[in-house]
Amino acid sequence: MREAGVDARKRRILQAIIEDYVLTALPVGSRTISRKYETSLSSATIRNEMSDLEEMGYLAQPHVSAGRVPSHKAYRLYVDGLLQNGFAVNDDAKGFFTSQIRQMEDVVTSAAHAIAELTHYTAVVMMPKQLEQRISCLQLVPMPRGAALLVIVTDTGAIRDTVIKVSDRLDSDALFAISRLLTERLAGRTLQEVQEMLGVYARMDGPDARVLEGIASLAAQMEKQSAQDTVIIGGSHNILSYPEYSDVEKARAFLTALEKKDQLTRLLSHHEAPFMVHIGGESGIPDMQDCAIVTAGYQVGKGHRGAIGVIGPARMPYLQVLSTLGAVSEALTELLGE
Amino acid sequence: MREAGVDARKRRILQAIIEDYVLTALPVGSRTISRKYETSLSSATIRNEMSDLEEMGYLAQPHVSAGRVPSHKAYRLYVDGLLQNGFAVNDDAKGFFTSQIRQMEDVVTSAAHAIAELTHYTAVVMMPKQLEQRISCLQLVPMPRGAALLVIVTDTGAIRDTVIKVSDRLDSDALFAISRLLTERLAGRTLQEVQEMLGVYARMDGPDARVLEGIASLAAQMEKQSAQDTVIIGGSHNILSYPEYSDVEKARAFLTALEKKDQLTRLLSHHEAPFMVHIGGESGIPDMQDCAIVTAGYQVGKGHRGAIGVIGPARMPYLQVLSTLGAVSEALTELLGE
DNA sequence: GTTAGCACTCTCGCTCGTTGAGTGCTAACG
DNA sequence: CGTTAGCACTCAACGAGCGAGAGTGCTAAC
Repeated sequence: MREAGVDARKRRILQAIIEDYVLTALPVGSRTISRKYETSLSSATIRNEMSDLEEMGYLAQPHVSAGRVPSHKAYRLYVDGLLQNGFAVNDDAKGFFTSQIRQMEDVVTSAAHAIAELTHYTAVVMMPKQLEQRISCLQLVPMPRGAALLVIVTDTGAIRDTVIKVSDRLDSDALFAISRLLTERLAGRTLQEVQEMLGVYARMDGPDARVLEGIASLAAQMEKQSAQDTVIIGGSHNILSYPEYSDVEKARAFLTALEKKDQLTRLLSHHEAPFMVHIGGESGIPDMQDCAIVTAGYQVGKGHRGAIGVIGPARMPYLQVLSTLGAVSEALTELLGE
Repeated sequence: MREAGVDARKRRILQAIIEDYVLTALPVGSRTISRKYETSLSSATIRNEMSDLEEMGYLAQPHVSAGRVPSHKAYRLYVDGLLQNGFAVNDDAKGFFTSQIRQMEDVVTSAAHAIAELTHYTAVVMMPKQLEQRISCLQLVPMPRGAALLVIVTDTGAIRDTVIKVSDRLDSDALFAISRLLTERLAGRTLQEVQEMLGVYARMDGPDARVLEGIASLAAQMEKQSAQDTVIIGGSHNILSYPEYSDVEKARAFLTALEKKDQLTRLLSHHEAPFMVHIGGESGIPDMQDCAIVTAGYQVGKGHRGAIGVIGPARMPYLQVLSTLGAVSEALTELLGE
């Protein structure tokens, strides 16, 4: 056994192979490298190097007389290099949000669509959970026919509303008075506290029982929805463009796995570094064994963190994807920062 | 040339062929019919009848020694029969909504998902346009950090909100006073009128300019969104389950055509009869030449009409689909009726 | 260490029988 | 006259066999 190091030349060759394969999706041969990338070396030399790289586990041959295909280990090396050396974010991508932003949900969905559009991959965006939201304001807005719209706003700026029935004797002034009273009593409490308090009030069974009930159910809903991370998916059928998924069965398995968002949630919610790349089995999602999942974190307010990402075949232009994600993540951090 | 009528026996045979083909997606031969459906007739007799039916354009042969496949004309005949004879709605489907309904949008999306789930096809639901909505109430809800949530409610029960910045000197009482004033001035006006009126106010450039601006933009947005029919799509990748779309290219074309919702909108917005079935080219959508689109209308309030539907290969269990759509349409009419 | 040359391997695409399903036609039957 | 049995015929699907081409590993020379 000879030396086990990956010297600079091997690295260059490996990179060339990866980049060619990302472009063509075809096994790449020694001649291709010798002519297109390392013109100073002959194909025979490349062959020797490739043979070494194969032995080290960076390359694989679909069959003996085909070219080489980069292994997941190769992508890993390549990506680690990118992450270390850094890369420029793609500023074009930053202006891609057309806004029309209503609230967090809207930002997040439009981010998912933007990423999918920009990268032509499947995009995932995690909306971070917001523990311990405190009520900031409660308001009843009159609606036609004895109904009212109950709006709850929390200190983090989350808004949720629901339509409830109220006595039709209550005009807008009365509703405002109630709103005021409720806000006074409930402002500053966490969603959980509110639910507990209302459990007590509810027994009184006054004329406002329906209102209180509405608040309780809305608070419960908000808490449930905010206690768990939510993942939004965009461009799910972009995957069909790639030869890796020309097999319909595989495509279907992929799309079905996407539906079950819990696995993705698990992956995205433990997001630490600014960028992460899960190649192949590293993601732990069985139906995405051949996929790479590239993710970037973003900051929302103080302390809360979310993540955005892209899912596609392991053969992926990592540099480009990373720089796009970087840009969107920055835009998102800015947008949600305040 | 012999007689051109489709007698009862031909009809029965045709129906058998359709039903078998819907099940198997395989060309059906004379022997199959003779053994599984018309046991009193020999395969030779069936062959003669099939030959007639082919001449009349109801059947086609993929190649000379394959069985027969029903033509679009055959489906048309079959469906017309179903529509004339009537069918029972599938009551199981009616209870499928788990509610959690916030407002119209929610009803409509959950309907789309329910239909997709129930039929295993791609579901489309049209939210009808609502011309001439009149403002019923305007309300500013205080939010942290000098922001406010502006909520507009119309007489049809549509709700829209947006976050705007306001002077942070305005407390909840002040906001209520403004809300009251605005409601007084604007209630009963159409969205269009409101926009016109605000054009005048805006020139005054008072401290509330931002509020008025917010109202105007929200009204514009509501009007834009309600003036055109909106189509929601659910279960778009169900199509991948069908052998007709085992070709990825076809699947991709289909999904891309789905994205361009305008063609579907055109189809759904001219919905007259309670049920309609567009087979093959009848839909006028090029990328859905081999599809059938089954739609059902529903009633929302007085006069407004929407439509729900299912898109899949022309080979479709029409009876089942129609009865499911019937049920959902009824449920929807009930839910949105009041 | 690099390179030219060469034998070798294996996929891909092609052709060519073979098989089997299903038809159309004809002649016989009730 | 409608129905049926029988039979020849057609054609897709499948698999085997073959040649071409791409790409390799190895060896020997530079």
